[in-house]
Amino acid sequence: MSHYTRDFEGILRAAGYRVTPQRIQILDALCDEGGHTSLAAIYLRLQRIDPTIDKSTVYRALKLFVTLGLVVSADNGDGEVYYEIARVQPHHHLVCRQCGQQQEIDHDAIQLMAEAIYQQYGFQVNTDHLMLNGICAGCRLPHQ
Amino acid sequence: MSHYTRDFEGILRAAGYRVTPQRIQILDALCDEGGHTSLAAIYLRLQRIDPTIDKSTVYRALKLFVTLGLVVSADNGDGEVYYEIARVQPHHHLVCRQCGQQQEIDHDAIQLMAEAIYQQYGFQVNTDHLMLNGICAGCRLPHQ
DNA sequence: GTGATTGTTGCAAAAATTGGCAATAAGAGG
DNA sequence: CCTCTTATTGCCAATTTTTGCAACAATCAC
Ligand SMILES: [Mn+2]
Ligand SMILES: [Mn+2]
Ligand SMILES: [Zn+2]
Ligand SMILES: [Zn+2]
Repeated sequence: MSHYTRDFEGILRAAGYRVTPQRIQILDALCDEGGHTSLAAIYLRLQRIDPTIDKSTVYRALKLFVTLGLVVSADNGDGEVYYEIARVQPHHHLVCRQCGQQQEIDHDAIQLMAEAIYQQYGFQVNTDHLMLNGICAGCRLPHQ
Repeated sequence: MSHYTRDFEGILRAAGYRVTPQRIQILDALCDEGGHTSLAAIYLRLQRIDPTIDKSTVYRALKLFVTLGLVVSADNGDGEVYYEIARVQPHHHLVCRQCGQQQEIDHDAIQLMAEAIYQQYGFQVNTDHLMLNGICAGCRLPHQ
């Protein structure tokens, strides 16, 4: 509860939702883990703190947080969905089709695309957390 | 089997997979539906043609097709995953956060981004089927 | 603080998705 | 056409995710 970068409780209340210990603990878990965290990992961690918390509560909380924009989700393609506290400045990822390596990129990198789409379609792209597939520099060049 | 734009059977065989009536029927269903089609819709359709086909077969076939690039998948955010025959020229979608409307855009629209990322990171973006969130023209301007 | 209101939780059941496995059948070779 | 190999299927069970609902508790008004 000390490491929040935003007023999560205020956002929840402003949207008509209640601040419960379960939700706080889930946000705490996400903050502590830092990077991409699976639901299973969050649940496992909560088990130690409070074994009465139910898995369905975690499912529901994560879904709510994503809807409210407090959390972003990611689907690597490896079947598991990951969650992460939404930063003030969004970021995205490059995922190599060959080696699977992931690389984080800044939101700026997609601004050109957003502008081009706005010009052409009048649509204001405002994407949270893209996973862009492709071939990384290492895999593109044959290792000689 | 007549409306295929690509030699699906050849691609399957070349990759060491077999061409089975189940896989053919699933591809047929995707071709006929045309747009984004859910697994449930495909399964329902197959039921009428051949009630012995199992749902797990559909799951496995769709996963395989996506891996081979014959089919692209999409996650609107509404919880259901959609599938669609991969076209020769990829396309993407703009999804309005407000009204939920979807708009198709051409692959060209993201080429600028791909180039920028290549310049900056050496990563060759080669994305199939993006779902870009944002605000559509209709929702951005107050309806007067 | 007390009580009323109503969003939230844990539980259990339902539904969706995945995985193991023996029977089947596609594809290759003769 | 027949035989062999082995990928694939349907079936079933395991696992994961969603949903309905009564008990609970966060919030608000007083
Ligand atoms: Mn991320
Ligand atoms: Mn599409
Ligand atoms: Zn790579
Ligand atoms: Zn809209």
